[in-house]
Amino acid sequence: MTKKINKREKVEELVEIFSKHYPEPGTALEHNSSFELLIATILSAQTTDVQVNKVTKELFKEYNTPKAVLKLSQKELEEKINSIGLYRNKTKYILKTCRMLIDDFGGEVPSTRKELLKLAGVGRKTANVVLANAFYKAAFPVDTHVFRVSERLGLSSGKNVNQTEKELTKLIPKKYWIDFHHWLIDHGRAICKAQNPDCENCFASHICRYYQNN
DNA sequence: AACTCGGGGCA
DNA sequence: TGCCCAGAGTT
Repeated sequence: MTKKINKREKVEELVEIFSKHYPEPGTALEHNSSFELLIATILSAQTTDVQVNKVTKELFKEYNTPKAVLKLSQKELEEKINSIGLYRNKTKYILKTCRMLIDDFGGEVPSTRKELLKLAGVGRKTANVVLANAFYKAAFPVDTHVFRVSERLGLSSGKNVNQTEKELTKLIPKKYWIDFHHWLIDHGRAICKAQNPDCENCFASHICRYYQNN
């Protein structure tokens, strides 16, 4: 069975469905400050939030400011985070970013997209995570899962990532941003996979554009 | 536009 | 055991 509803109604229904099936997103990056969120998000590239939390739980006990992190050599920092992938690049980015925070931003995490993008290891997605979660600004983070799942569901046009960011930022009510982001990612991993999506076991297929067209 | 980093997840 | 990836930088 399929229903004809507009996008906003679809969002409301998805909130109902997702909150029931993914009651505890549980995959959020644990942090106690905008700085910790920034570092955790840089670490999260091509990795799960669960893996990142394992590493940052210990790291942030002592090293939760740019100044503190800069006490570590790259090798020392590598030893603390080398249980996740891409750690050589990530340690390099983090140390450079900490240096920039002190030299160029008064030791604080900047709150504009333009400034955040200057930091090492901070791209479109990381910048939006910080803007939305630390500064409550209009910026819906879009990664590969969010891009694919929202396009399939019919929430976004799927033209490109920049367009999808704009569309979801406008479409999804702000109070749902954090949860919705994680729901789309979890759903993209478990059900709405890039290859061979498991539509038979999908609880949103009745309002899914992709399912209706296939 | 293609290549690289990398341990973990999953078939 | 091999394939892919919850991004970003470099060439």
